[in-house]
Amino acid sequence: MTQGHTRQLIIEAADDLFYRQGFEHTSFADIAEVVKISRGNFYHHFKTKDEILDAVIKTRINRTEQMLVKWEDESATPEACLKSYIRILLTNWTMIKEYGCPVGTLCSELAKLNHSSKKEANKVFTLFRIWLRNQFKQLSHTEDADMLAMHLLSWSQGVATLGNAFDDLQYVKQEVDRMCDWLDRLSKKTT
Amino acid sequence: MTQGHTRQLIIEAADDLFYRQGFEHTSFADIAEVVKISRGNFYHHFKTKDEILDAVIKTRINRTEQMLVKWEDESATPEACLKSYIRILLTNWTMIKEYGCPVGTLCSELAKLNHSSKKEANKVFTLFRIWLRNQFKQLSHTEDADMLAMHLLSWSQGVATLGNAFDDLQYVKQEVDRMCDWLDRLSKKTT
DNA sequence: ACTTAAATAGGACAATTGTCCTATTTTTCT
DNA sequence: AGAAAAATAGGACAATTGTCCTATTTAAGT
Repeated sequence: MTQGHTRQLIIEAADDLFYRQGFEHTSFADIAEVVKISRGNFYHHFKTKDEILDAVIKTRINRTEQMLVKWEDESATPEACLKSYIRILLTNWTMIKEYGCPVGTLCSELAKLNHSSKKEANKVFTLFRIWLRNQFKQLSHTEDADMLAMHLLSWSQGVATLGNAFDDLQYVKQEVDRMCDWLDRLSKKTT
Repeated sequence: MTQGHTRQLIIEAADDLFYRQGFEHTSFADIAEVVKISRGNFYHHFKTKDEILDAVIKTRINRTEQMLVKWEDESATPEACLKSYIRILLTNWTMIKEYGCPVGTLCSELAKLNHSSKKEANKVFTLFRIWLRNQFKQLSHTEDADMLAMHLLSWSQGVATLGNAFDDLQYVKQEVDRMCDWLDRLSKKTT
C-alpha cells in the first residue's frame, strides 16, 4: 500500500510548490513540511532536487496527454476541441492570475537557470503544439496547421502572462472571445 | 567623478544579471564579481537586495520611456510607431531566444516570489500599454484602443515566450509578419 | 594643509541550502 | 515467527546566502 505512496506525495507537493513558488525558490524543507516527512527521508526517494524536477515534469507530461485525450473524447468536432483548449484560460483563472501559466513560467525559469531539464519541460509545449496542429489539420488547414497551432499557443500564452500581471479577468474574457471568433472565421473559410 | 559612479555600475550589472539569471538566482557575490568591488562595499550603496531591484526597475522604466519617445520621434505615422514596437522581437532576438522577454519574465518571477516590488515591475507593461493605446487612438480607433493595445501586448509577449522555448527564429519572423499584416488591415479599415 | 565625509575592503554573523550518512522502525515475503 | 528489504528519522556536512559591523583608504570642501 505504501508502495511508492510517499514518492507520489512528494511529487504532488513539489508539483504544486514549483508552480506557485518556482523551482529554485522551493526547498527540500518546503516540500517536507507539506508531505510531513523528515528531510532526511528524501534521499531514499530522490537523490537530488533535479530528480524531483524530472519526476514532476514527467507527471505534467502525462497529465497533459490525458487531458488532451479527454478533450477529444468529450468533443464532437475539432472546433469544440480547440475551444476546450481556449477555455482553460478561464477554467484555471484563479491559479493563472496568481502564478501565471504553469508551462510557460517553468520553461522561462529553467531557461534562465540554464537547467539541464529545460528541454524536458519544453515537451509540454510540444504536446500542445502537436495536438493543436492535429485539430487544425482536421479543419482542412493542412498547409498552415502548424503555423496556426503556434499562433494560438503564443496568443494564449501571452494572455496568461498579461492576465497575471494585470490581474484582469475582464481582459482575459475579451481575449478568449476574440480567440473563439478567430476560430469561427477560420473554420467557415474552409468548411 | 566617482559621484554615484559605482552605484550606477552596480545597477547596470544587476540589471543584466537579473535578466539573464533571474532575480533570486543572482547573488551579491555575482554582482560584486562583475563590478569588481568587495561584497562589503554593497552596504554603502544599497542596504538590501530589494533596494537594488527597485533601482533596476526604475532604470528599466526610464529606459523604456526614452525608447518610446525615440520611436515617436523617428516615426512619421502611428503605423510606423507600432511597427517599431513589433520589430523589437527581431532586434532583441539574440537575447530573447536565450532569456525571454525581460519585462514578462521579471513580472512572472516576482509574482511567484510574492515580492513587494511586483507592482513596480508591472509598470513597464503599463508604459507599453498606454503608449500602444495612444498609437491606436491616432489610428482613429478611439473606442477599442485599449483592447487593441492589450491584444498586441499579449501577442508579442506570447511570441517571446514561445520563441524562447523553441528557439525558432523562423516562427518569430512569421508572427512578426502576421502582426504587421494585422496592423495594415486595421489601419485600412478606418483611414 | 586640514577637517569632514564618502567610498571601499575584509570579514563576522546566523540562517538556509542541497547533499549525504547512519541508525531505527516498519513492512513484506517466506 | 523470522529474515530481508523498504521506509523513515535525525542529524552532520560544507557551501552559500543576505545582512551588517568596523577599520582603512580616498576624495571633497574649506
